[in-house]
Amino acid sequence: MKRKVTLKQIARELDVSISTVSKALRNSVEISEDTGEKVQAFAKLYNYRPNNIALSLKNRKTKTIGIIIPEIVHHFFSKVIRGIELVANKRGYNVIVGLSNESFSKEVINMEMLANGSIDGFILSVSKETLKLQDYHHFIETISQGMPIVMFDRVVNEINCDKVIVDDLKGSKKVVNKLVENGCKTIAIITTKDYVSVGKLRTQGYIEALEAHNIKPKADLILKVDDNLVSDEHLEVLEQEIEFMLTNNPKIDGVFAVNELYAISAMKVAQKLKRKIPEDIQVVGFTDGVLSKHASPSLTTVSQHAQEMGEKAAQLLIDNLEVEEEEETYQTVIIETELIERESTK
Amino acid sequence: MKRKVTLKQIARELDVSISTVSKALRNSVEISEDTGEKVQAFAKLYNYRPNNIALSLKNRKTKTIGIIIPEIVHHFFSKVIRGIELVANKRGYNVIVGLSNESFSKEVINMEMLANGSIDGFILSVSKETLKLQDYHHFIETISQGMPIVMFDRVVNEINCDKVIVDDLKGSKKVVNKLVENGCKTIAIITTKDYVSVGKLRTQGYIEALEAHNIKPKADLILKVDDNLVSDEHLEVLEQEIEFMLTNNPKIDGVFAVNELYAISAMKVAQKLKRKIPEDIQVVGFTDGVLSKHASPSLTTVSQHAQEMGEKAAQLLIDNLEVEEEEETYQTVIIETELIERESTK
DNA sequence: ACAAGCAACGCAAACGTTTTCGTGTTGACA
DNA sequence: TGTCAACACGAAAACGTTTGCGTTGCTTGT
Repeated sequence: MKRKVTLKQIARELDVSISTVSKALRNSVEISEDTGEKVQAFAKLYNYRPNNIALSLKNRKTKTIGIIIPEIVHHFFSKVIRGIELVANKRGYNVIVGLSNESFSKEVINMEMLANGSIDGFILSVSKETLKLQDYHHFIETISQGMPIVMFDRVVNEINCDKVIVDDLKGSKKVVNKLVENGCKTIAIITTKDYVSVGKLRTQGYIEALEAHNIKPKADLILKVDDNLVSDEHLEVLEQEIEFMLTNNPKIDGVFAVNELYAISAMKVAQKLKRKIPEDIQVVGFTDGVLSKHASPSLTTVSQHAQEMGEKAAQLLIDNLEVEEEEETYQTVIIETELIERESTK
Repeated sequence: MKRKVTLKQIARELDVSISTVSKALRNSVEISEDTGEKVQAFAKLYNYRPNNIALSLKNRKTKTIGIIIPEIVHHFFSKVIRGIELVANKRGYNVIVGLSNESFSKEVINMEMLANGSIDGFILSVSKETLKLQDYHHFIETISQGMPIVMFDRVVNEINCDKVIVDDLKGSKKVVNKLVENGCKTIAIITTKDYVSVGKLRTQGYIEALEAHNIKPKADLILKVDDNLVSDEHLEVLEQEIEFMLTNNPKIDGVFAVNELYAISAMKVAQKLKRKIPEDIQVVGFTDGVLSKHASPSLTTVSQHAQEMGEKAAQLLIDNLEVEEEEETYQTVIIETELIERESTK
């Protein structure tokens, strides 16, 4: 087992100084052609590669960006990661991921673990628990130490940093408009509790769009599901709640679900109740994942362009990292949504 | 913006030496109670945290493990990552991910990028292109430099390292046995080309299981799909091929698909051909993802226990990293598969 | 009173780089 | 022959830690 070769070893072997080797490898003019070639040849022979850690220490930058997300087994988040990795790699950066698992303390611990020199900046999506507790000290502290943060999707307005979000409001309106266009008279929404910012915004978009069409939103048609229902175990409870709403409001002919799982569940319940999709009920989801595409009928849904979000977030962060003067001006990039029409709508 | 405080700054501020500060913080007996408390208080006040990079350089270990996978937008792989991250975090390690995107060169580049000191060891699943080219020099080189590798799922036998695999052969036999038990007489398989090791093994298991039941495997019933068809664009081609097989072999009453997408496609085609599932045709997949659970009918499938694979891989790697004597003995851990019965079988 | 011993601290090396500056050797030129 | 520039290279600091060992100053015992 041959350990990695260092400058020192090359220097000793060739009977020159470390600095000479270093300069020779970087083609410094200070080095004679003779020694230059000798060193280069030797280095190539022993497959010399500079030690990243030493470089990081010296340059005080790691060329690594940290990602903190609530969950990785999730189409949206993994697609964002793919986007981040894509541009990060292209620009010579590595990506290190931490999972908060929607937990506040894991989010804090993970950030502290990475903030001590391991990375140059964060890209993150805030965990639900953090949103609920509204405790943002770890973000504030990180930023105040000079480490930039880019938030995506689930952001917190109080924090001053770059953000990449989807236009949830507009996206929701597109959905409602589409359903109204398609002749729906009674449109229900299946959404989350309000502290999840995106859920709140989508609900708001739904309400505003209805009002724009002179339809009065009815509380009966707004189903706010408890969050832990997203986890698969509570699927039955979710379906029961949906069934309750559908049977109690038989006139519902359009359903807007703020995520894929809710939409799929809605379709399942509707089919169980012998309502035909899209003839009797039209269903639209949010987030374009595998489920939407391969469900039967396939689901009309709002694409958030997750990969693009990741790419944009990485661009923002790296641009910020590589600019000389620290400008204290942050931007919020809005990624346009797109309504992908499939079989669950007319 | 207050930069991160270092030992040197504390030392200067308190008018003691750097070593005194360091020792005080580590509760060395060499330090008087007095200075000890003073330093600790100051450190806490300024929220001192040792710089990870400096520690890595000194200790020559980074407490970080590198993951290289072909694709992250994939239920199986993301679940493996979750497993890795779980035990890695528990044992004080971070996780840095690189995506090969099924490309040989990206796999090589990513590994080289990480191998220069950034990580202590690799956990990886080999890209398809690498398997096809059979060029394993980057693995060999990495290992020979003393950096341990754990391969999972898509492994290469020629390389001597720890491995975590699923018992594809046995898993496939379970499927065929189940279908035979359920009364199937003509069982088809939808699989990949042979160079994908897992595809090959599953095909082999299918054949062996059939023969064990005195059923002669027929070439007509073995559909080897070209790999790029897994990408969603070529979905139609995939469905055409399946339809071709199903119509040309109307007696098919059982289908074994080696991945989720193939299984879903098979169900879609079957339903289009007016065959009832599971009455006319029973379908079983491999890999327990979201699609299987939420398809209609929901899909009977073989669970690979992806998260467990990740956990096991991380354990192997970290155990290897933290053992004193480098033993040159590698193990291959086999994760048991489990047949999850749902609505697509009787 | 003086050596020994101990408590408390500082020095310096080490990890692997890069880079600034200093230094020695040449050669040319006056 | 003496001066100076150019050339080629080495020494050392720096990044932030940890740690073995040397060095103080003081207390203790005889």
